[in-house]
Amino acid sequence: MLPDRRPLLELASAPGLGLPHERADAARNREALLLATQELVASCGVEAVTMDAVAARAGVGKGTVFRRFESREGLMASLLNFSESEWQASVISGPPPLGPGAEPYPRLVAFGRSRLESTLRFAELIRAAGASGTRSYAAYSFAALHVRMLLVRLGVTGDLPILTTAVLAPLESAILHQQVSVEGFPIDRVHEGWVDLVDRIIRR
Amino acid sequence: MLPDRRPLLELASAPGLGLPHERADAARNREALLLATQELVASCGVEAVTMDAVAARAGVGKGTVFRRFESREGLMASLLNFSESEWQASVISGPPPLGPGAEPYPRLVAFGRSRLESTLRFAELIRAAGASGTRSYAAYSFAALHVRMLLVRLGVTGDLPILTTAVLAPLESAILHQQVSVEGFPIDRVHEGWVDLVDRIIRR
DNA sequence: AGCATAACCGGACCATGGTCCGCTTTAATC
DNA sequence: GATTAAAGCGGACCATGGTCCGGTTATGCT
Repeated sequence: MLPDRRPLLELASAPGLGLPHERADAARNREALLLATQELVASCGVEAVTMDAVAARAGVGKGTVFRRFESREGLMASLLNFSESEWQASVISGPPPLGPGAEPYPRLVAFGRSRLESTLRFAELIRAAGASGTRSYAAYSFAALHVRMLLVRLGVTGDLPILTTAVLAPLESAILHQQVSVEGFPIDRVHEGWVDLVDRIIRR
Repeated sequence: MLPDRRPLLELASAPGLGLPHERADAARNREALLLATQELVASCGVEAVTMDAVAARAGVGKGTVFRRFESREGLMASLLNFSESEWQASVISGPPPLGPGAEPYPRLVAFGRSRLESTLRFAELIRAAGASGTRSYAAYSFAALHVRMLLVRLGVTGDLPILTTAVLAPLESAILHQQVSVEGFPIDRVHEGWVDLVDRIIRR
């Protein structure tokens, strides 16, 4: 992860908006904190990362960490957001069948598989990012928008927002954890079951 | 809640099992702690209840609370388990259409409505009971078993455990919270959407 | 009843998430 | 470049979840 270290997070320092232009030292600190968190997570696991350790490693005071990220959950959510942006990019502009260019149905199937794996890969981080283990609103609505668009293209009728939720819900971290880690279902089986669900919903 | 105060939790003091017969004072303390927690939750809200306060109100030391319930999450999970047992009873042996006696389809519809309301009512507690905001394994498998049985009676074919998950997932606390509290969907709409989902799954 | 043992109790103690406020740095303006 | 007001900074401080161990009490056996 983190291929280069420059443009870690440019949001919140939007160019022309009314926001009073974030100070340079603040931006540097944010970047250092995210980087430090990532390194600590990679080397010790999410659970073992303390806020003091993050602050120390980034070379800043503890107060700075909390001003930038609100809370431990907020920090983890920011890291998760960054880590997932790569995946989001491959959905938006990657090669088919996940990216644009494929027919809606295979694209939806590929989305399910990819999201399933992505959720499992970031399980620890998602959980630590809190808010009931759910992804942040931004991350959730990205997936929701995509699925909803595909459902429309597939000619599905009905209450689209609700149906979109029904498609996405079984791919949530908590549910997946239950099926894969607790019940021991193989990933392929979970994915096949999800495709079956989609088939029944779109009734092709 | 808590109609009478005697048989608060007799599990774990099973009669004949190999378990070495829980001591009387321990049982009394468990009961007092659960009661104290319930009162504090009722008067101050889940978030504001501290372990010290629970211990003080129950008239025991803090160590006792943690020995009995492992953690704050464990304590809340126990309270949730007790609170939900009334609901579980009405599913098992209450009047139709939720209880036995009704046809499978109306019973499933009633189950959805009831579970939806129950989940919303206990939302705070469910969240505080942790494990990613999911109910305890026992509570989850009760619902899963029930839904699965109804699906079988409805003649649904396919991977039943997975389909059961698909039916239950949109009724999880985190998803419901997103739809009702964040997006502002009315409960009736959520329930209707869920029934639509069930219709598509069982393809009656 | 008396005794031995194991379980239980409780409060002092620790770790960590989160807050606060006086000092420092930045950057816009003149 | 000097001035200044606002934003940023950091570490001391607090609250609370969680641990531990010496003393106490229930229980089973003789």
